[in-house]
Amino acid sequence: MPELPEVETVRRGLEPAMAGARFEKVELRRAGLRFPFPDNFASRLAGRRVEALGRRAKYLLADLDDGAALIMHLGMSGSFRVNGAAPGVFHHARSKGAAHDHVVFHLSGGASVTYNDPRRFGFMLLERREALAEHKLFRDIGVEPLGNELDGALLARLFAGKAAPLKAALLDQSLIAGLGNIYVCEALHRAGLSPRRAAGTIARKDGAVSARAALLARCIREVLEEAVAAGGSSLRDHRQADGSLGYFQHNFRVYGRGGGPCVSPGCEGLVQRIAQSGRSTFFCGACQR
DNA sequence: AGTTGCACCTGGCTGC
DNA sequence: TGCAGCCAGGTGCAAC
Repeated sequence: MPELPEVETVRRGLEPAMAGARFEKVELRRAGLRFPFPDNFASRLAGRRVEALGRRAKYLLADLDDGAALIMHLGMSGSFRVNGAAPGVFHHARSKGAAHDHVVFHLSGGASVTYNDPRRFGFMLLERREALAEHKLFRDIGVEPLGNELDGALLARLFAGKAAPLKAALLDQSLIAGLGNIYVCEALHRAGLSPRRAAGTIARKDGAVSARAALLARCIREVLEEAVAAGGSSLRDHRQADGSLGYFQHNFRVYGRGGGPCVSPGCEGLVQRIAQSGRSTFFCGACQR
Protein backbone atom coordinates (compact mmCIF):
# COMPACT_ATOMS: atom_id res chain seq x y z
CA MET A 1 0.00 0.00 0.00
CA PRO A 2 2.38 2.58 1.09
CA GLU A 3 3.04 5.28 -1.40
CA LEU A 4 3.47 8.86 -0.34
CA PRO A 5 -0.15 9.51 0.71
CA GLU A 6 -0.28 6.37 2.82
CA VAL A 7 3.05 7.11 4.50
CA GLU A 8 1.91 10.64 5.23
CA THR A 9 -1.33 9.26 6.66
CA VAL A 10 0.64 6.92 8.90
CA ARG A 11 2.85 9.81 9.99
CA ARG A 12 -0.18 11.84 11.02
CA GLY A 13 -1.62 8.88 12.86
CA LEU A 14 1.58 8.23 14.81
CA GLU A 15 2.47 11.83 15.57
CA PRO A 16 0.12 12.37 18.53
CA ALA A 17 1.45 9.26 20.28
CA MET A 18 5.12 9.52 19.36
CA ALA A 19 6.09 13.18 19.09
CA GLY A 20 7.27 14.35 22.49
CA ALA A 21 7.21 10.85 23.94
CA ARG A 22 10.21 8.87 25.13
CA PHE A 23 11.03 5.28 24.22
CA GLU A 24 10.90 3.42 27.50
CA LYS A 25 11.59 0.06 25.99
CA VAL A 26 11.82 -1.28 22.46
CA GLU A 27 10.98 -4.92 21.79
CA LEU A 28 12.47 -6.59 18.73
CA ARG A 29 10.85 -9.91 17.97
CA ARG A 30 13.29 -10.91 15.29
CA ALA A 31 16.79 -9.99 14.16
CA GLY A 32 15.73 -7.77 11.33
CA LEU A 33 13.30 -7.03 8.56
CA ARG A 34 14.56 -6.44 5.06
CA PHE A 35 17.88 -5.51 6.64
CA PRO A 36 19.16 -6.54 10.05
CA PHE A 37 18.33 -4.03 12.76
CA PRO A 38 21.31 -1.76 13.59
CA ASP A 39 23.69 -2.94 16.31
CA ASN A 40 22.23 -2.35 19.76
CA PHE A 41 19.13 -0.90 18.14
CA ALA A 42 16.81 -1.35 21.10
CA SER A 43 19.26 -0.06 23.68
CA ARG A 44 20.22 2.94 21.55
CA LEU A 45 16.55 3.92 21.33
CA ALA A 46 15.77 3.34 24.97
CA GLY A 47 15.51 6.60 26.89
CA ARG A 48 15.52 8.76 23.75
CA ARG A 49 12.80 11.32 23.27
CA VAL A 50 11.15 11.83 19.87
CA GLU A 51 11.40 15.51 19.03
CA ALA A 52 9.45 15.33 15.79
CA LEU A 53 8.06 12.80 13.36
CA GLY A 54 8.65 13.71 9.73
CA ARG A 55 8.48 12.17 6.29
CA ARG A 56 10.70 12.28 3.24
CA ALA A 57 9.26 10.52 0.19
CA LYS A 58 8.12 7.13 1.52
CA TYR A 59 10.36 7.27 4.59
CA LEU A 60 9.23 8.11 8.10
CA LEU A 61 11.87 9.97 10.10
CA ALA A 62 11.72 10.25 13.85
CA ASP A 63 14.09 12.95 15.09
CA LEU A 64 15.58 11.85 18.39
CA ASP A 65 16.95 14.02 21.18
CA ASP A 66 20.49 12.72 20.70
CA GLY A 67 20.78 14.01 17.15
CA ALA A 68 19.96 10.70 15.52
CA ALA A 69 17.11 9.96 13.16
CA LEU A 70 15.15 6.73 13.26
CA ILE A 71 14.46 5.90 9.62
CA MET A 72 11.44 3.69 8.98
CA HIS A 73 10.23 2.30 5.67
CA LEU A 74 7.02 0.29 5.33
CA GLY A 75 7.99 -1.73 2.28
CA MET A 76 4.90 -3.31 0.71
CA SER A 77 3.06 -4.57 3.75
CA GLY A 78 4.22 -2.62 6.80
CA SER A 79 1.76 -0.98 9.15
CA PHE A 80 1.70 0.57 12.58
CA ARG A 81 -0.82 0.17 15.34
CA VAL A 82 -1.16 2.58 18.23
CA ASN A 83 -2.32 1.20 21.54
CA GLY A 84 -3.52 3.99 23.78
CA ALA A 85 -2.40 4.63 27.33
CA ALA A 86 -5.91 4.53 28.75
CA PRO A 87 -7.49 1.07 28.74
CA GLY A 88 -10.17 0.78 26.12
CA VAL A 89 -9.31 4.02 24.37
CA PHE A 90 -8.31 2.24 21.28
CA HIS A 91 -7.78 -1.40 21.66
CA HIS A 92 -7.17 -3.84 18.88
CA ALA A 93 -8.60 -7.13 19.97
CA ARG A 94 -7.66 -8.41 16.53
CA SER A 95 -4.87 -10.84 17.16
CA LYS A 96 -4.76 -12.17 13.64
CA GLY A 97 -1.40 -11.37 12.15
CA ALA A 98 0.24 -10.87 15.52
CA ALA A 99 2.85 -13.32 14.31
CA HIS A 100 4.06 -10.46 12.17
CA ASP A 101 4.29 -7.90 14.96
CA HIS A 102 8.04 -7.43 14.69
CA VAL A 103 8.73 -4.29 16.72
CA VAL A 104 6.97 -2.76 19.72
CA PHE A 105 7.85 0.72 20.92
CA HIS A 106 6.80 1.17 24.53
CA LEU A 107 6.41 4.88 25.11
CA SER A 108 6.46 7.10 28.15
CA GLY A 109 2.89 7.73 29.25
CA GLY A 110 1.91 4.11 28.71
CA ALA A 111 1.06 4.06 25.01
CA SER A 112 2.76 1.65 22.67
CA VAL A 113 3.26 1.51 18.94
CA THR A 114 3.52 -1.85 17.17
CA TYR A 115 5.06 -2.39 13.76
CA ASN A 116 3.57 -5.27 11.77
CA ASP A 117 4.94 -6.39 8.42
CA PRO A 118 4.06 -9.83 6.96
CA ARG A 119 6.36 -9.61 3.98
CA ARG A 120 9.18 -7.89 5.84
CA PHE A 121 10.15 -5.65 2.95
CA GLY A 122 10.18 -2.75 5.37
CA PHE A 123 13.17 -1.73 7.47
CA MET A 124 14.36 0.48 10.30
CA LEU A 125 17.72 2.20 10.52
CA LEU A 126 19.37 4.67 12.82
CA GLU A 127 21.58 7.43 11.44
CA ARG A 128 23.01 10.73 12.61
CA ARG A 129 20.74 13.49 11.38
CA GLU A 130 23.42 15.66 9.89
CA ALA A 131 24.60 12.70 7.81
CA LEU A 132 21.18 11.99 6.35
CA ALA A 133 21.52 14.14 3.25
CA GLU A 134 24.63 12.18 2.25
CA HIS A 135 23.17 8.84 3.25
CA LYS A 136 22.88 6.28 0.50
CA LEU A 137 19.09 6.23 0.84
CA PHE A 138 18.66 9.98 0.51
CA ARG A 139 21.65 11.13 -1.53
CA ASP A 140 20.06 10.40 -4.88
CA ILE A 141 16.46 10.88 -3.96
CA GLY A 142 14.31 13.10 -6.14
CA VAL A 143 12.02 16.03 -5.63
CA GLU A 144 9.18 15.91 -3.11
CA PRO A 145 6.04 16.02 -5.29
CA LEU A 146 3.96 17.98 -2.80
CA GLY A 147 6.68 20.59 -2.27
CA ASN A 148 6.93 23.82 -4.19
CA GLU A 149 9.57 22.69 -6.65
CA LEU A 150 7.50 20.33 -8.74
CA ASP A 151 5.96 22.09 -11.70
CA GLY A 152 5.84 21.69 -15.46
CA ALA A 153 9.24 23.28 -15.96
CA LEU A 154 10.97 20.92 -13.57
CA LEU A 155 9.15 17.88 -14.90
CA ALA A 156 10.15 18.79 -18.45
CA ARG A 157 13.75 19.19 -17.35
CA LEU A 158 13.77 15.90 -15.44
CA PHE A 159 12.31 13.95 -18.33
CA ALA A 160 14.11 15.67 -21.20
CA GLY A 161 15.79 13.18 -23.50
CA LYS A 162 14.46 10.12 -21.69
CA ALA A 163 13.47 7.18 -23.85
CA ALA A 164 11.99 5.29 -20.90
CA PRO A 165 8.20 5.17 -20.77
CA LEU A 166 6.42 7.72 -18.59
CA LYS A 167 5.38 4.93 -16.24
CA ALA A 168 8.99 4.03 -15.49
CA ALA A 169 10.15 7.64 -15.26
CA LEU A 170 7.43 8.51 -12.75
CA LEU A 171 8.28 5.46 -10.64
CA ASP A 172 11.95 6.44 -10.59
CA GLN A 173 12.49 7.69 -7.03
CA SER A 174 15.63 9.56 -8.04
CA LEU A 175 13.53 11.89 -10.18
CA ILE A 176 10.33 12.31 -8.17
CA ALA A 177 10.22 10.64 -4.77
CA GLY A 178 7.04 9.19 -3.37
CA LEU A 179 4.98 7.99 -6.31
CA GLY A 180 4.28 4.27 -6.59
CA ASN A 181 2.37 1.99 -8.91
CA ILE A 182 -1.11 3.21 -8.01
CA TYR A 183 -0.62 6.95 -8.10
CA VAL A 184 1.47 6.85 -11.25
CA CYS A 185 -1.43 5.12 -13.03
CA GLU A 186 -3.90 7.58 -11.57
CA ALA A 187 -1.86 10.69 -12.40
CA LEU A 188 -1.30 9.58 -15.99
CA HIS A 189 -4.99 8.92 -16.48
CA ARG A 190 -5.92 12.33 -15.14
CA ALA A 191 -3.36 13.92 -17.45
CA GLY A 192 -4.58 11.94 -20.47
CA LEU A 193 -1.07 10.66 -21.12
CA SER A 194 -0.18 7.12 -22.10
CA PRO A 195 2.04 5.24 -19.67
CA ARG A 196 3.89 3.93 -22.75
CA ARG A 197 4.78 7.34 -24.13
CA ALA A 198 8.51 8.10 -23.96
CA ALA A 199 9.10 10.39 -21.00
CA GLY A 200 11.17 12.78 -23.10
CA THR A 201 8.20 13.59 -25.29
CA ILE A 202 6.55 15.74 -22.68
CA ALA A 203 9.47 18.17 -22.86
CA ARG A 204 9.82 20.64 -25.71
CA LYS A 205 13.02 20.68 -27.67
CA ASP A 206 13.50 24.39 -27.13
CA GLY A 207 13.38 23.81 -23.39
CA ALA A 208 10.13 25.69 -22.91
CA VAL A 209 7.49 24.13 -20.70
CA SER A 210 5.07 22.02 -22.68
CA ALA A 211 1.37 21.99 -21.91
CA ARG A 212 1.70 18.25 -21.31
CA ALA A 213 4.40 18.70 -18.68
CA ALA A 214 2.45 21.40 -16.90
CA LEU A 215 -0.70 19.29 -16.91
CA LEU A 216 1.08 16.18 -15.67
CA ALA A 217 2.74 18.09 -12.84
CA ARG A 218 -0.66 19.44 -11.85
CA CYS A 219 -2.28 16.01 -11.96
CA ILE A 220 0.45 14.43 -9.84
CA ARG A 221 -0.01 17.05 -7.17
CA GLU A 222 -3.78 16.87 -7.37
CA VAL A 223 -4.09 13.11 -6.99
CA LEU A 224 -1.62 13.01 -4.11
CA GLU A 225 -3.31 15.86 -2.29
CA GLU A 226 -6.71 14.25 -2.68
CA ALA A 227 -5.38 10.93 -1.43
CA VAL A 228 -3.71 12.51 1.60
CA ALA A 229 -6.93 14.37 2.39
CA ALA A 230 -8.84 11.09 2.20
CA GLY A 231 -6.41 9.34 4.52
CA GLY A 232 -4.66 7.19 1.95
CA SER A 233 -6.10 4.27 0.06
CA SER A 234 -5.46 1.25 2.25
CA LEU A 235 -5.88 -1.64 -0.11
CA ARG A 236 -6.75 -5.02 1.30
CA ASP A 237 -6.46 -5.14 5.06
CA HIS A 238 -3.93 -2.43 5.46
CA ARG A 239 -4.98 0.12 8.02
CA GLN A 240 -4.02 3.59 9.00
CA ALA A 241 -2.03 4.07 12.15
CA ASP A 242 -5.23 4.66 14.10
CA GLY A 243 -6.77 1.49 12.76
CA SER A 244 -9.36 3.02 10.47
CA LEU A 245 -9.51 2.40 6.75
CA GLY A 246 -8.49 4.99 4.19
CA TYR A 247 -11.07 5.90 1.65
CA PHE A 248 -9.13 6.98 -1.39
CA GLN A 249 -9.39 3.53 -2.92
CA HIS A 250 -12.95 4.37 -3.86
CA ASN A 251 -11.56 7.21 -5.95
CA PHE A 252 -9.30 5.14 -8.16
CA ARG A 253 -10.18 5.90 -11.74
CA VAL A 254 -8.07 3.19 -13.42
CA TYR A 255 -6.08 1.24 -10.83
CA GLY A 256 -7.60 -2.20 -10.33
CA ARG A 257 -10.32 -1.51 -12.89
CA GLY A 258 -9.03 -3.55 -15.82
CA GLY A 259 -11.84 -4.34 -18.28
CA GLY A 260 -14.09 -1.68 -16.81
CA PRO A 261 -15.32 1.48 -18.51
CA CYS A 262 -13.13 4.57 -18.56
CA VAL A 263 -14.66 7.16 -16.26
CA SER A 264 -13.38 10.18 -18.17
CA PRO A 265 -16.36 12.29 -19.25
CA GLY A 266 -17.34 11.41 -22.79
CA CYS A 267 -14.73 8.65 -23.13
CA GLU A 268 -16.04 5.35 -24.45
CA GLY A 269 -12.82 3.47 -23.80
CA LEU A 270 -12.17 0.48 -21.56
CA VAL A 271 -9.49 0.34 -18.93
CA GLN A 272 -6.68 -1.94 -19.99
CA ARG A 273 -4.17 -3.75 -17.88
CA ILE A 274 -0.70 -4.26 -19.28
CA ALA A 275 2.66 -5.19 -17.79
CA GLN A 276 5.46 -2.66 -17.75
CA SER A 277 8.78 -3.66 -16.24
CA GLY A 278 7.09 -6.56 -14.58
CA ARG A 279 4.33 -4.60 -12.90
CA SER A 280 0.71 -3.93 -13.74
CA THR A 281 -0.21 -0.70 -15.45
CA PHE A 282 -3.86 0.32 -15.76
CA PHE A 283 -4.81 2.90 -18.37
CA CYS A 284 -7.34 3.86 -21.00
CA GLY A 285 -5.97 3.54 -24.50
CA ALA A 286 -8.71 5.81 -25.84
CA CYS A 287 -8.17 8.98 -23.82
CA GLN A 288 -4.56 8.51 -22.76
CA ARG A 289 -2.21 9.26 -25.64
C1' DA B 1 24.34 5.36 -18.47
C1' DG B 2 19.95 3.50 -18.99
C1' DT B 3 17.11 -0.45 -18.64
C1' DT B 4 15.32 -4.88 -17.54
C1' DG B 5 14.64 -8.80 -14.68
C1' DC B 6 14.86 -10.96 -10.64
C1' DA B 7 15.09 -11.45 -5.67
C1' DC B 8 13.46 -10.52 -1.26
C1' DC B 9 8.74 -12.61 1.64
C1' DT B 10 3.92 -13.92 3.01
C1' DG B 11 -0.92 -14.03 2.30
C1' DG B 12 -5.11 -13.67 -0.25
C1' DC B 13 -7.76 -14.73 -4.07
C1' DT B 14 -9.14 -17.57 -8.23
C1' DG B 15 -9.92 -21.59 -10.55
C1' DC B 16 -9.59 -26.46 -11.02
C1' DT C 1 -11.98 -28.61 1.19
C1' DG C 2 -7.43 -28.65 -0.92
C1' DC C 3 -4.03 -27.10 -3.56
C1' DA C 4 -1.46 -24.88 -7.32
C1' DG C 5 -0.76 -20.71 -9.51
C1' DC C 6 -0.91 -15.94 -9.77
C1' DC C 7 -0.97 -11.46 -7.82
C1' DA C 8 0.23 -7.56 -4.51
C1' DG C 9 1.41 -0.86 -2.62
C1' DG C 10 8.74 -1.18 -2.92
C1' DT C 11 13.42 -1.33 -3.59
C1' DG C 12 18.30 -2.99 -4.58
C1' DC C 13 21.29 -5.30 -7.33
C1' DA C 14 23.12 -8.09 -11.07
C1' DA C 15 23.16 -8.52 -15.77
C1' DC C 16 22.56 -6.90 -20.53
